[in-house]
Amino acid sequence: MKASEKSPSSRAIAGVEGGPPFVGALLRVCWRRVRDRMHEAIRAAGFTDLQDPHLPVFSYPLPDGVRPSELAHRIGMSRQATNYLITQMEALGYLERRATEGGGDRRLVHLTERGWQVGEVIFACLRELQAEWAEEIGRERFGDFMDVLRRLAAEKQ
Amino acid sequence: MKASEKSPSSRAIAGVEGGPPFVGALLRVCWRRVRDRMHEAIRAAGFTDLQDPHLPVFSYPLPDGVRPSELAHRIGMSRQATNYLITQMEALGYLERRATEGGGDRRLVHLTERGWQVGEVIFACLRELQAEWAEEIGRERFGDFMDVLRRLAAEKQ
DNA sequence: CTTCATTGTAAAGTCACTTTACGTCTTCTG
DNA sequence: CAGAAGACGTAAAGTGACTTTACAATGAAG
Repeated sequence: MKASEKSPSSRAIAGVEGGPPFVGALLRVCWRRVRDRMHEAIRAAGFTDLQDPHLPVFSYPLPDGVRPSELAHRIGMSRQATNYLITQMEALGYLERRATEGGGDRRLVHLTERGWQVGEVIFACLRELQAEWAEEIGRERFGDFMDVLRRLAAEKQ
Repeated sequence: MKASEKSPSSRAIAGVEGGPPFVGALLRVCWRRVRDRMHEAIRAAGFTDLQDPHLPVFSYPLPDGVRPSELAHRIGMSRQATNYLITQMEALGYLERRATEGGGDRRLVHLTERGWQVGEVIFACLRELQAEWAEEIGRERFGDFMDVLRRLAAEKQ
């Protein structure tokens, strides 16, 4: 290595309150941990055909009797992309589109029995994870952590 | 709404400690907020050609003088996908591959001046956001929040 | 009824990423 | 030192989630 070689990060980044790792990275890592856990639970329960993009569909509240556009809005995707998802998950047997009696061709999305089962696996998994974390961090402290999280998530704009 | 209409979720999900929204959803929302903020800052600073997939490259510590495979490992992608990213960002002028004298064809990834500028914009943005949050939540409480986050992120396995 | 926005969905295009492949370099072993 | 084995860099083709474009059908407003 020649003398002209600089240290890997030759430019310092101005000190950040609390320093790295930053909130962003920490949030991302934690969220990943949760997601991996959910994946694992789903796979362990035998629903091996569910892929990553399908998961948001099982966000609370579960999509039973909602219009495709409503579902699209909930999971923050375009109607088209959502329709793509729905078609796929209908083929896999997790969802179905059923017409409402008076509704012309307006069809609502419903969970099948299989879909409900996945929902239950996911929520059981989350319940367990939260209990574990509460245990590890301390019930009260974890409760406060959740409160802060809720507040930061709710913040308007 | 007709009388035949059921409530959207006809099947109840067993109560979860603290109830919904769950940790996963909260973490995701908060993380998104951070990411959107970073995007905004980057765009405002005029780096409008940077897209979503490019951002992880600017994680701390900034990739200056690292091997492609090292970078791949850091951002959790395959060597090939990372190489795809590097090629793109090199074309955009944020990175460059430079040979080390003795290293044969082993070339290291370096930030260009433009790349360093983005890094600074991002870290300034994060510093500002953390300060805002600390202000809003309360310095001490936010500090504890960060501690919990760090612990949950660090948890082995 | 006519007009206009909204909705559902289909079809084609895009692009991030994977899989496959291969040549080069490093390191281990005899 | 030679040869084998593994890691590394990168290119090329394939995959699939999503976007864009398009359009027919519905419902609402005038």
